[in-house]
Amino acid sequence: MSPKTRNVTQREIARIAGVSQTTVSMVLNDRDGSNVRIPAATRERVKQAIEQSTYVADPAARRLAGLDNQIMGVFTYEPALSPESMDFYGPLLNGLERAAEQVGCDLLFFTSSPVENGSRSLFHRKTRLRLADGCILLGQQMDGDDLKRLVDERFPFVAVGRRDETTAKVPYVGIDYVSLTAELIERAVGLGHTDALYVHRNLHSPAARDRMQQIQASTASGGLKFTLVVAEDGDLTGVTRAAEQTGATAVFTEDAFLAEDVALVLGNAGVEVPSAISLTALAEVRGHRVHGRALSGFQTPRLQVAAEALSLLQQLVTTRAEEWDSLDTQRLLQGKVELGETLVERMSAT
Amino acid sequence: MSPKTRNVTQREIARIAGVSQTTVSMVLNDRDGSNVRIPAATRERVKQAIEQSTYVADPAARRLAGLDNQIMGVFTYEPALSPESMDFYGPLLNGLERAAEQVGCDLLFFTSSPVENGSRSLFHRKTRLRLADGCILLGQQMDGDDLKRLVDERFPFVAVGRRDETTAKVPYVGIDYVSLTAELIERAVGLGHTDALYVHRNLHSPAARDRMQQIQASTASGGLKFTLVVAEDGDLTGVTRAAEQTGATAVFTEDAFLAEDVALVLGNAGVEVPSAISLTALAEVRGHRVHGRALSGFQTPRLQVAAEALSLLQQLVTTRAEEWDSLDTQRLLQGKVELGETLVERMSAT
DNA sequence: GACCGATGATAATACCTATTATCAAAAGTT
DNA sequence: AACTTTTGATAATAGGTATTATCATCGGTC
Repeated sequence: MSPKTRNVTQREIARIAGVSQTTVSMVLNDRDGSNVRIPAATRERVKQAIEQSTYVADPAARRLAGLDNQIMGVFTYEPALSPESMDFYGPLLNGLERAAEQVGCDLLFFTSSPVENGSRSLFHRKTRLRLADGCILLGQQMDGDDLKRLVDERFPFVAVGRRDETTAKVPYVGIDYVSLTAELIERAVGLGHTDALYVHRNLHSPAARDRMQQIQASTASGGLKFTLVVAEDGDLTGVTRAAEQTGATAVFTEDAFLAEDVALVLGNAGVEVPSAISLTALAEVRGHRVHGRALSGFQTPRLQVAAEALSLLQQLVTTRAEEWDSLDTQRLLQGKVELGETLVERMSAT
Repeated sequence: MSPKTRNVTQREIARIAGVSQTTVSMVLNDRDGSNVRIPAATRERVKQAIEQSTYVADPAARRLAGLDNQIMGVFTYEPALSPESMDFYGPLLNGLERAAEQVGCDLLFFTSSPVENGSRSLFHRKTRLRLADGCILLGQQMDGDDLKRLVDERFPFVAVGRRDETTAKVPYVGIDYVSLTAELIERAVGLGHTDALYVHRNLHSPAARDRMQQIQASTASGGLKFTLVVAEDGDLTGVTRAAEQTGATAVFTEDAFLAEDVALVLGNAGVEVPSAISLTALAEVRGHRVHGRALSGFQTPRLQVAAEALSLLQQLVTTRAEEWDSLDTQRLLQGKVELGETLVERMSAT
């Protein structure tokens, strides 16, 4: 049990200033109306007493009284602060921290959530979710049930990454992968490519679907013709074979790491990247290089995504739930195509 | 204002199970004694009702009632999640996250603290400090007044990094830089060095003092003779000059970045590292290389430091303040010397 | 001088959980 | 039968803040 050192309370201030606890509360919140009036003199006296003391409002009591606390929860479906996840979470967390400092709110990381069948669960018997005014959800693999329950309970939250649950309108801030993917395919066509591979992880997130959809749309409309290759457990043996069979001159991958792996496999098979086969990731590529060349792909504004998510969350928190519909709660931010050096003109001859 | 969606409370459960709120609380906490007794039948009925519902205890109410909540505060004197600070904070945060997950507690980052004259302030009018059971303090430049006030108020906290305030006994978990520094100097002596430079940032943290003390002890006792060089605002012009004047054959620096900078400056002046001058950092060197060689220095167990800090904090939280004295609240962990490749045998001739 | 509006301040209450004190009924004792 | 003990459960309260309802007083008005 916590030792409980007694702290300065409004009651204490009231005693010193010779007023009631109610008056102290009123002064602190600058309340003044027809029903409650406090003359400047009294007001000043109370403020003095507060100034002299080390009084700070007890957040728990505020919360219990139904007020906001400027505390935002952060829930990640995987550990967020490990070196491995830094590549993905790093910019997001950085953006969150900066935005939080800006608007003056604290961040409560729900690190305690027990891991059940692979991913953390948001709702459990001892969840401290309610201590936060709202919550940011991060992670590749969100749980649809969690999202639905949050919506049902009218708990303010924002998912990072596009969501398309049909059971509930989930607030999110994501990146527009559709137009980015389309644009990169366009570029490849412009560079003379006609056949390509798409190496993916067979994920089911909306962002993954977005990319896949564009891939298939391109194939169907006679743009760039794609052949799909699933990378299972890092097994990329299929890539070389598929490239030979289809005569593909470009490989698109779902993320930058996959691209690096593919480059390795192709290199081992004697296929040079990018002179023989172009390589492009449909994801953030900053800092990724293959054979010393900057990888082609996207630049995604993840810092802004985080900031925007926190901003939206604050809007939700300060808006009555009935009026949430009038807010723009589903936002897509535009990224930029990073040309890089691994998507190049198609070899002239075969 | 927060929308305040009504949640399932003990009262609600009580109504369903046809008992009083008190009984529900008793069942939840497995209370049973001479004063309060609940037969298995009733107990079961209540548990059923809870199981059926989505009840979770309101952490704010728990807190207000003086109970612990398994929430630990994390306070950093500088932004912790930015790419620049990751080198220092990264392993600590990673260790914290892992330990927190282990013991089942959440982490509240006080990102809101306004920046006053350079560093964040822990105590301000709207601090949410009290929401946490205890607090971990991170940062190079801690504020002595903050520490004193925490001790005075009997608020459970642990500083990461050795502290030596005389005004209060500050609980900390740090790394033993004294013996590490001594050992590295010993090595240098063993490799034939007699004169060296110590390039430092003129910091005043206890860890900085520890190193400096060993430097001076060595000089005084006729071991390795050091000349001090202060690196101000990255101005390292003094290093080359000092090396020439003193005939130093080894340079020690306060941290790895400083070592990299020194290597650059020496290189520009035509002095080869390490063949002409050995280079050693009195700090963590993992991942740092100069001229392709692994930098000599320390390996510090920062993951363990974080885990140990959280563990100590939990002990403090669960122990009555009067008995804190009986705990081992000041802990130093041992690091390892990383020989590296930049501290080498002294040139035979001059 | 009786009524009225305005003024300054407070008592009471809600929020939710944990604990302490209290109570009614049943069971056991002499 | 009168008394005590045990059993099962609850009322009351603390904890700190914000809000609503209430109250006492004063100055003015006819």
